[in-house]
Amino acid sequence: MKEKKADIIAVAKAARVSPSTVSRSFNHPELVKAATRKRIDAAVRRLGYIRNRAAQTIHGIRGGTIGLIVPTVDHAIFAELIQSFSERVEEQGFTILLASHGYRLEREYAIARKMLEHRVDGMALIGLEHSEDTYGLLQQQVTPTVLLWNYSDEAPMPCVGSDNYLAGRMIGDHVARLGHRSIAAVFPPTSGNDRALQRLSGVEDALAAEGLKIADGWRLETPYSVAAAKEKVARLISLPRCPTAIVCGNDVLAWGALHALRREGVSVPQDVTITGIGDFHGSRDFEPSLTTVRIPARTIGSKAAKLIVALITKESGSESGELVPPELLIRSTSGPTR
Amino acid sequence: MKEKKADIIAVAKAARVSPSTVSRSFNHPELVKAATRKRIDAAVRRLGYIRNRAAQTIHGIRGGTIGLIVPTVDHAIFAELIQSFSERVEEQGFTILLASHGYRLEREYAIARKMLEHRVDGMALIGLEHSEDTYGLLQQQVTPTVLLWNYSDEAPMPCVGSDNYLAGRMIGDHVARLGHRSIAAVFPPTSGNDRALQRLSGVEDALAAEGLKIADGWRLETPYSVAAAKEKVARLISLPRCPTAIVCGNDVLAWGALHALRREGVSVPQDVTITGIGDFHGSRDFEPSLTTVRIPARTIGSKAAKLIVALITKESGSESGELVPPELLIRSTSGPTR
DNA sequence: AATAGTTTTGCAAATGTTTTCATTTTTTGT
DNA sequence: ACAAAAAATGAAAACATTTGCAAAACTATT
Repeated sequence: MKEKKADIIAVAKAARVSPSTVSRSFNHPELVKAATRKRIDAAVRRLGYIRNRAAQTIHGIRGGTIGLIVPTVDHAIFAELIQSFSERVEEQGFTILLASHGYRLEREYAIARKMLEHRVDGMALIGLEHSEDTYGLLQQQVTPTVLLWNYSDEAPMPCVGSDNYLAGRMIGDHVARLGHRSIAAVFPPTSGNDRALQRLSGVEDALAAEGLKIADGWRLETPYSVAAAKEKVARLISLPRCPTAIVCGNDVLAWGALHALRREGVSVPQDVTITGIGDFHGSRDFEPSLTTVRIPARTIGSKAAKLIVALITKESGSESGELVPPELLIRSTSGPTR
Repeated sequence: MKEKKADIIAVAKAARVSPSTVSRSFNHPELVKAATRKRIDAAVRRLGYIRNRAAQTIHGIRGGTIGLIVPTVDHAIFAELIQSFSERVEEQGFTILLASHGYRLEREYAIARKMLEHRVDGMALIGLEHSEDTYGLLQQQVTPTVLLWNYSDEAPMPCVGSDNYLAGRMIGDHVARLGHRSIAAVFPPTSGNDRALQRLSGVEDALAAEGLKIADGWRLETPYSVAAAKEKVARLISLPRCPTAIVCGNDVLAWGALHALRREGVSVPQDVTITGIGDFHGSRDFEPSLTTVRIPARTIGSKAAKLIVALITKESGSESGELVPPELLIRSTSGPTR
């Protein structure tokens, strides 16, 4: 029972060969005779031996892990991204080392460092906004890195993502063209969150182009939660003067807004137009279905996975990242002003 | 530029001490003179040295990683669980090695093996249903393991979770007591998913206790998606004979059902009662707010985190897991039959 | 049956750290 | 200023593997 985990030497003894041969039988099976290999496999099974990756990694062999740092797992949208990224990366034999920093960029640095200590083969971060230290660290170490979710030509590292500014712009345009003049916005705090900031700027610029702006007091700030958005929007529309369109920073916020309006008996889109950004699972099937801008999370995840693996295995080509364009989806929550 | 990553020896040279001292300065700082430590730190910074955990792990030192295997990340409910688990575990200095098996139990075995190769300090799996091989593997290795999400006294390993059978039972009771006799159910496939199976059994048993059962053809099977549930439910209620209550296997499915009814102009709960299980983010704020059974994901995540860390660090006590009870939440989507 | 060629195996060094034990340096008490 | 005790450091062995090189064991060719 207590016979301290089997190592390669134990296996070698059991199979009556040298440790070198056992090692080879794992890493270069074609170099060892079939009969010997069979003997070794039997010994492995008998002893319940499991290779020690740590001991390999020491020899500069890839450990097969990729570090992924996200702000939080608990958002529809990151969940989707993480899932597709990890699926693709697993297909190629890698495993993900995951950590979340809760929108605190200093935590991100600490986590990145720790992952580097584990000698991950590659790293993936969300967004383009990171501390100087983090960038410095990643650049100094040789570890291949990709930036997910946001794309920019000027990014200091390969990135694959969408254009959040453009997404904001699209939705802003759409709302302005519909003839709305009294427009409110519900967005999360923008510090340490370049995605949100860019979306908001996009919206503002689009409105400005039509001579419009979001009135003071109509710029609501809430965390990413249905409850918070519902609450704020409910309060907003119970006021005497009230907007004809509410632009939300993402779909979750829009769902909250929709529920608020429903409760207050305001009809959408007849009385008020609501828009989201993201096109999360469920937005299409919401009743009424949500007008939003699609940021293709799954596509981003799998392209990023492909890229990081290519970077790690030093395949040439496609090393520069990729822009996955956002797409305006006009559905049933937006309409012209009466 | 190309000067091959600094190792502990390089640091030692730069700081004019022996490697032993450098190592000590990291692991037992109190044993080295403050001045020396300062010199070492400077050298570390200058060389951009990052410790190699793999080389430590070889000495039987904990690597600080915990393997977490989930069916998928991309579900409201697992996302919540993963987030709280990883938060708690990170607080204690551990990092998560995450992988998903997509409800394929053989994949799970392969992943578990790989994580063991990485010499994770502990493992966490979802649910109690795993292949013989997986159980065998985990039992044979010494690696501490916890089972998340489901609780059972007879589980072969410590588990922290809720009682999914009871959850089903609660919701079944509730619906039956309301006087419903024509009851439909929307559940995901139950193979390889003990949570779903138990919920369904709970519902069926509760109904049976009142002499009720789910009619043939009213047992809808769909994947976990709003779209799929909406589709199926829409078709169901357009039939001439139609149920007065629809019990859903989880909240996402219930949302789909709710949207379907809304589209078809059926009022909830006057015409049809809808129930979920899970109490995901957003269910309380849905309009109308969803009657469901709360499975406290965050609580489970953080209790499990505490447990696995205790197991790893061999703290005694609380080694047996914990049952986190489900809670019936009667909100606005359920009501008596007319 | 002997030689050359090929395939298979083992030896020993290397990998980047930690740790035990011994040695050197510093501090303390007189 | 000196011995004894305490603190700080270093040398070398250990950890679980991989790998370059050489030796051994087979095959094929004559």
